[in-house]
This record gives sequence, structure tokens and C-alpha cells, in this order.
Amino acid sequence: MSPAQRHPTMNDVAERAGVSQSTVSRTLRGVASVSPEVRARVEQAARELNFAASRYAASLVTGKTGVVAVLVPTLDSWFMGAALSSLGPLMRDADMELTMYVVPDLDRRTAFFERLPARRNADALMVFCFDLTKEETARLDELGMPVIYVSQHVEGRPSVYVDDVAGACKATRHLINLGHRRIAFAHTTNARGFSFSSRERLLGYQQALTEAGIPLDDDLVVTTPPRDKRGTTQAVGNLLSLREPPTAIFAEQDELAASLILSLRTVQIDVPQRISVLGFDDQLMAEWLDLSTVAQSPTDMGRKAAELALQLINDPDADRSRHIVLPTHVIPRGTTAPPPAPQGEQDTGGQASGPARP
Amino acid sequence: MSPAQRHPTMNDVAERAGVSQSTVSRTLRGVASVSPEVRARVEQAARELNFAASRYAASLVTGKTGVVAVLVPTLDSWFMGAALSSLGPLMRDADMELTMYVVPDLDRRTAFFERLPARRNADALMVFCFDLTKEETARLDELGMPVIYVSQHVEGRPSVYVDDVAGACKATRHLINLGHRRIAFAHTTNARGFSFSSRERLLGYQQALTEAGIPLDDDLVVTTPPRDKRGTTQAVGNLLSLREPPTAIFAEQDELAASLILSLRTVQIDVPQRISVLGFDDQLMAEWLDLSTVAQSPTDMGRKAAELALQLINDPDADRSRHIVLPTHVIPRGTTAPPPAPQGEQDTGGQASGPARP
DNA sequence: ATGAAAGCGCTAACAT
DNA sequence: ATGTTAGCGCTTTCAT
Repeated sequence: MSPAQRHPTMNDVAERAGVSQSTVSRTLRGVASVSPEVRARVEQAARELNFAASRYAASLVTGKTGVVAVLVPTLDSWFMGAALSSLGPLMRDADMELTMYVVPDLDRRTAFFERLPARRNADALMVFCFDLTKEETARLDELGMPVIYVSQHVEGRPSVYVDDVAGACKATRHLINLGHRRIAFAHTTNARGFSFSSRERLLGYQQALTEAGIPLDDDLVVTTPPRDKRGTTQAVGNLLSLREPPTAIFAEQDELAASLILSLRTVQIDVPQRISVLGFDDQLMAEWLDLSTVAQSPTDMGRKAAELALQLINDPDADRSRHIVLPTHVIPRGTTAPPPAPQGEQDTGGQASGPARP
Repeated sequence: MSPAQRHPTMNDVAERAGVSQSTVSRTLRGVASVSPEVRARVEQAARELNFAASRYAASLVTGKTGVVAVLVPTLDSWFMGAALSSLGPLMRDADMELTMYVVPDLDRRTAFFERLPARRNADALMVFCFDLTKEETARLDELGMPVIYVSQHVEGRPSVYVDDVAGACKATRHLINLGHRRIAFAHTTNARGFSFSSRERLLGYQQALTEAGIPLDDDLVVTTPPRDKRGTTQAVGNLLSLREPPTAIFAEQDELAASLILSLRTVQIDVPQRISVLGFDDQLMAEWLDLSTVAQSPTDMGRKAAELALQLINDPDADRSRHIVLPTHVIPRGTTAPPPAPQGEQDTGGQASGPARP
């Protein structure tokens, strides 16, 4: 009602409780050496005045801010939502505030690294999902606080991530083991530097192919803007118009996989009978669509990141280059199957090296 | 490298630049009355020392924190992700920090309202998507800062929301206009108090039916836990086993609509030929699935909320009970169609009042 | 166990 | 245009 009402201070509480301000401070911070009677009086007074201590005044003295800063490219994704929904409450439980820097474009990214607004105003910074340049990493090193890299790994810095390379490799092997030889890789074109995992997954895909002696073919690697129906359709078009089209597509994300499947079904190409599709993430939609995919757990990632951050904040001697690698799991569902028998040759056993041609 | 390095202070900068600390303060805050030469020297010194001012020390003096607190039930949803991805950068542009309170369960909710950790540590609070009790609202009134309610409306308090009632009403009318009379409403069982819109949408649905003279039927209102495949299947089962099953289902969210469609198609019930399905949200998946739905824009909501918050912070005389209502739009796509001709009576024109029975 | 006093790093009067 | 000074609301010695 009265917008200009001043917040009560510790002095107000002290006065009301008939004690010194130091005693109020001690009481409210739970210091042991306060007699029960005094403690009760102080707590009562604080309650009556609806008193809350200013973190800012405290942090001025202690040098700790009680804040963890989080740098994210966006919040509008399955991964970020899940990771932060697990991280947030854990921070709250540790009585830490979470301040969020949402940096969706290059301009704001530049501004962030120029000013480093978190500097001096947080006890640690968690950087999510960025593909940082050497300069940016170096800049963060000067921040004067622990920086935890999440969903990416940076040499010699604390990092929490899933092994995207291994996950993608396992995924591709699954397709190879089913008999596929023409396997496409579909990924989204993120603005440069905004996606770490995408690149890693491509590496894993290539590794599995090489391992199996299947030559890499750039025509099988297609790209589309994120969440763009038309882009997906075009990518599908590119694959379907190859001389030797793929019998399987490994999509870097479930979302993209879903879009690909819809696009394929539009032109009556059955999944998985004609083309197998495999995703990455195992988000909710994967179960709905019965989509084969590679599972990762952003929830675990958020938790591990929270634990690591708290440890680095509280223990100056903690290992500052620890990497925590989380596992991935191939989840075979209904969108992957062996490739169709080669065209024109019914029942041809053995040699499963792509559709025969005239 | 040296974790214990002290941050430089304004005094350090002042000394290095050979000016007083006030001048440093003035320079860095962009106060006009600083001569260009001095300004240059100070900026140089600040850069050399990698100096950043402490917001905390400043806010101690100014009484402003430069922080907007955000209370959210979760970040793991399309709506929250989109809304905060729009809100976050705008706050950044206004040089405001965003601190996030993620309160996913009742325990943490209770704890939040008990301690009100935002108190004294933010200039405004934005509350998202909660269905608050009178007591909780009253508690927030005592917070001593503007509280903006987003995606919900609270009498006499600044609020930003879409008109869920009207949206749901329009949606239901669309189905009625197509000829449907047996229209189900499907909603998710959120933990009590964690969803405002769900309730409102039910109201809109009921309003449209009443308006059209169609009697309400509790059997047509089904419920399922969020994101629960089994729950959805069960809800579908309940509807399909009615004496007079619905010819259309209005789902309170796209996500639920999608799940319903998959469940229906599993048992070969064609959508929309046999049953129409209509969602609410118009999130990305709606376009993919060609889902008819009611569009709302969390992006706009985030923007409006940001603007309102900044206004209330900066202008003490601003209207503190302003409601901003955003529009909804019915987006007819491929999952709604007229109901099938009554069973057993081919080509029966006119009277479209549900399937005929023996 | 409690109180007095100093000071954290800034901003905002007030001087000049 | 710049410097001086007095706090902002806490925590933390240091006394008692």
C-alpha cells in the first residue's frame, strides 16, 4: 500500500528486542552463543517487524554474494528447461540465489563478455551450452570466481557434460548393426558458437562410420535452421534426391528427428520400413512418437553442476579442473529397423550395401 | 589462477587515475559533469585494473537493487521457456539482473512464502502461473516492492495474462459451429495451486456450451497427470467407453492434445474423421502435427511483463492495479472437422445431435 | 553472552 | 568540474 515504506533494519529489531544490533545479527545467523531467552525475544521482534536482512549489506562485509550466476543461450529448449528446473531448487536449498543471463544473440553475447556483469556480483558462474572462443574462455578466467562449464567441456576447467561423441557413435553403430550403410546425419544450424554438442555429435557419427569402414559422404550430412518446417522439408528433399539415398537418418536432436519423420510420412515414406530415424535426447516426445533415440539426462546434469558449483565455492582447495562426464544410452524404439531389401532384388540375402541400381 | 585475489575497488581506480573516488564513481555512472580528459584517464585505469563496480555496495546507498525477482513453478515447460527467453534479454537491456526462484513443489512453496527471500533483495517480483491463495497474495502485498502477476490475474494487482476464458470459449464455439454437440474437455491434474489457466479454460468451455444450450456433462471432463502416457490413455478410455462418446475433445494444452491424438490413432480412431481434437497454446508441435489450437504468445507476455515491471519500478505513481490482457486466436488446422454422420444413418442431413443409438 | 566500534565499497550531498 | 564527507545495513573484531 505505502510504496515508500522503508524496510526495517537490524537496528529496528535490536531496539524493539532491547538488545544490541550485533546480537540481532548473531541470532539471525544462528550463531550458537546467544542465550535462549534473548534469541526468542529477537526472533519475535524480527517477526513482528517482518524483518529480512539485506544480502547486499552482508555481502559487502563478508565478500560472499550468495549468488550463482548462470549464462544461457536461451531458456526455450527442452534441455535448458529440464537442467535449470533441477538446478534451481537445489540452489534454493543451499540458500543460494540464481541470477540468469539470457544471451540469445551475438550482440548480447558480445556485450556480456565485454562488461561481464556477473563480475563482483556472484560467487560462481555456470556457463551452459556455449561453444566459447579462446578469448571468451580467457576472459572468464579473469572473472575471479569459479566458472563451471555445463554441457560442454573446456580443457582444464571444471566441466559437466555428456559424452556426445560416444553417444552419437553408439547411435550410429546401432544403425550400422541393423544393416544400414547409407546413414545420414541431420543437424541444425545454430548461430555460430551457440552449440557445442551438435559438433561433437557429428564427430561421433563420423567415428562410427570410419570404424565400420564406411566412407564418409558429405552429401549425407544435411543441415536445417532450428524449428523450421520448411528447412526440414528441404533437408529431406536433399537426401531423397541423392543418387543413392540414405536408408537411415541420425538426427542430432529429437525435435529434429520428429520433424523429419513428419516430413517423410507426408510423402508416404514409411518410418522405419523405408527409412529409419534415430534421435538424440530422449525427451518426452520421443516416447510419444515411439522414437528410437539416445538418452541423456539434463536433470542429472543440473544436479551435478549444482553440486560442483557449491563445492568450488565453499572449498578453495577443490580441484578446479574436474570433469564430470555423464553417460548416454541408446534407446531402441519403433523408428529404427533393418534397411529394406535392395530394390529390384527380392530376397537378396547377404550383401546389404545399399539399393542396387541398373 | 590466484583464487584469493581481491577485486579492485573504486579507490584503486581513483589512485591509479590520480583523481578522487567520487570522480571515478561519476565517470563510471556516466554523469555528465566530468571533463573528457579525466573521463579518459579514469576509464583507462578501470580497464587496466579490470575493475567492475559492486552492485551491492551501490544498492546499499541507493536503495535500488537493480534486480527483478521471478517466481516460477518450473522452467520445464514450453510456456515458461518462451516467456523467460523474451523477458530475460529485455531485462538485460535495461541493465537489470534477473534472479530466479524455482518452486516446483509444496514444501519449497511454503518455504518461499515463509521467508520471502526476494524481500529486500529485489526491486520487483514477477510471479508466474501460480494459483495463489488469499494468504499468499496478502503476504506478497507486504513485500514492499511491486509484484507483477503473470499468466494469471489477481484483483487490484498488476497482472499480465491472456484471456483464457475467452480463448477456451472461442475454441469450444469453433467445435460447436462445426456441428459438434458431444464435446469433451481434457485437462491435466496439476498439483493444487500450481495452475491458474487450466481452471479458467474449463470455465470458458462451460460457458460456450451453456451459451449454445448444450447441457454440461461431467463425464465429458477428463483429467490426467501431466506428461503421463498411461494417464492419457486412461482418459481416452473413459471417453470412448461412455454410452454416448464425444465427437470432439478440447484439450487444455497442445501437449495433452498431441498425446490424445496419438492415443486415439493407436486404436485406429481417425482424427479428425471420427473425433476432432483441439489444443491450446499453439506451440511448435501444433504446427508439426497440423493441430487445430488456440494461439497465445508467451513471448508477448514476457515482453509486456518486462515493460510493466520496469514501469512500476521507475515510476512510483504508476497505476498499481493495471491489467494487461493479451488476445488469443483460434487456429483451425487439420485436427478439427465436422462430426461424422450419425451411426447407422448414412447421409442423414440436418440434425447433428450425436450418434443415433438403437 | 553481549555490546561498542570499525569498516566493507560505494553514492550523494555539500563544498570549492 | 572535482574533492570531501557522511552514511547505507550489515559482519566482525575486540572489549567486557
